[in-house]
Amino acid sequence: MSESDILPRDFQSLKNRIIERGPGLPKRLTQVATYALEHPDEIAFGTVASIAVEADVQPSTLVRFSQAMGYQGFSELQEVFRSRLRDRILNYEERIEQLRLHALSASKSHIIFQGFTEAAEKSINSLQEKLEPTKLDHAVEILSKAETIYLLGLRRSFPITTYMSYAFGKLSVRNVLIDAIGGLAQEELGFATKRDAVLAISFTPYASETVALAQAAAARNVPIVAITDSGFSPLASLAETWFEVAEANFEGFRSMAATLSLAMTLTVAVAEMRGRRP
Amino acid sequence: MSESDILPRDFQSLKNRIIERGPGLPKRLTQVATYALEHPDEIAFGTVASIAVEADVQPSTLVRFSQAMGYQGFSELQEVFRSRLRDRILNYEERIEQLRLHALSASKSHIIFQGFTEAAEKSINSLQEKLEPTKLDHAVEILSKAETIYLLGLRRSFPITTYMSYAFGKLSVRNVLIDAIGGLAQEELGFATKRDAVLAISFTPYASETVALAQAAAARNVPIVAITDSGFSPLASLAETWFEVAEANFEGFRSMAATLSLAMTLTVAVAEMRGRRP
DNA sequence: TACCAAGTGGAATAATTGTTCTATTTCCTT
DNA sequence: AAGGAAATAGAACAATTATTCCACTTGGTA
Repeated sequence: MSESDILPRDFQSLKNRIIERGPGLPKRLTQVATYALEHPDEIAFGTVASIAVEADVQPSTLVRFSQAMGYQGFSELQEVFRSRLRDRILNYEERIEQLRLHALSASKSHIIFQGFTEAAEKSINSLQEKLEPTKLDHAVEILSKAETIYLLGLRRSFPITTYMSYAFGKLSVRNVLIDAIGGLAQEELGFATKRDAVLAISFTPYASETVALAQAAAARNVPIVAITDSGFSPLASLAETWFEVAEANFEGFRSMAATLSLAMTLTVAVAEMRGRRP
Repeated sequence: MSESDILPRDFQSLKNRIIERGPGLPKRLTQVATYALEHPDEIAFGTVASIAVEADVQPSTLVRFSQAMGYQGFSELQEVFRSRLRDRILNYEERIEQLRLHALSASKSHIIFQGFTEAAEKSINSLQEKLEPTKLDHAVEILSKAETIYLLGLRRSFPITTYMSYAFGKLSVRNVLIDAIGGLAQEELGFATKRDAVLAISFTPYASETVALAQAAAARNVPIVAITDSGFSPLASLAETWFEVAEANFEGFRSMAATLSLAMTLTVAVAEMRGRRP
């Protein structure tokens, strides 16, 4: 009782109340509850009449619903839906513009910094939307079953494999970092068998050595998990499963934030699956 | 003319039109223009009467203003202000909640992924707020003047210096990556003089070798720029200028997104300052 | 089956809405 | 300083608003 007699003034608590009381409500009011949660913008901007049509109820039902939630009428409830929009943070374009305004007084190097952080955020967001959980699970499964994980990524991708090798080491997951030191890349990968696995990372222009090494491994039936930037990548066809990571760039320098997040995920997920976390 | 006869349907172009036509407008209409740009939320939610009071004009002035912008009446203009709010992305709390909802049905590995991307975004945002442009300029200046840039970062920081070495190479900036291969770290840094510079990166627990090498370089008056995580870091006192980067972590694994963004910034900014971009 | 309370639909209502219109004021040109 | 066009204020307007009310339907109990 302590909470239910306080009128929700912010959207979050109103939402909770709707979810809480909704199921016990009469048919038409439940209908409104569902509609309200699914189309909060309509409630915020619409009129009783327009919303009634959209939700397929009578205008009076909206008022009764509002009263069931504790408000005096629809307008009072609508105000809460509007406050939700008022509190919202800036959208992407507006944020960029605000950065630009700052940039007017800022230095050249600060503009570069903004460019890189912007690219990083974009890349991460895009991967968040695109990454398929099932693919992730599949990749983790392949890598978890491997006796030794071979980390293959040269040039631009080398920092990523370097990090993974460091983290795998910390987590006691046996791995070999192909660093191509002394030109011995082929020898480093030479011991890989089908009981192992290769994690191959490469982006356009695909380093020829990475592709050649991955092909050699694939020819010997070593399972390959790849991180690359498109289905046209030579790695995609070689891999058992592969991730498409589209990194945004600033002045031609691609971010690595998304790839790195994915790499960290694979590392920790594999370690967890093996149940060998220190 | 080609643009001015198209009715702005999104907020951005309407804003541009207001800015463009505003100054040439009559007194009361300019007053409305100013108010509209400063209180877009009021225009979106208010009524002609309420806005008129707030902006201290007559209701009819609002209609005349809308017509001056090319619309038939106030309602049409208001719709554009409303679309701005409709398009807004979720605020932080809502995003987290949506992630949580996904997480319910998602796999363990997907939860890890969400944790890492969240940590990356947090880290980047925090650095965006804290980074001082003057410090950035100072660091870029030091590194730009160096004949050779020595990149010092081992263990967890090694991926960062590896990336910088790769990028500097692409940009024709002379650099030496201290990779401590064959235990020759000291020898790699041995040639550094005060005409060069060291970029040292280390986080708790500060790798003892990194600290020792930085100290040795400082003793020989080699200028040091450091990236570390607090003023208590042994690198902070050695450095000519240093950056505090607080990386968020997920299950104890710190993100590297912010450090990487800063590293990319330094790399490109130094190359730009030298005017040697390819 | 009959009953009654709860729920619903839809018309009626008073208030408020955006817009239009006109008398008045303002500001520039001659 | 006088004239006239542009701009403004404010009242008047029809349309739309949220709300209320009441007759009707529904669904479960006696």
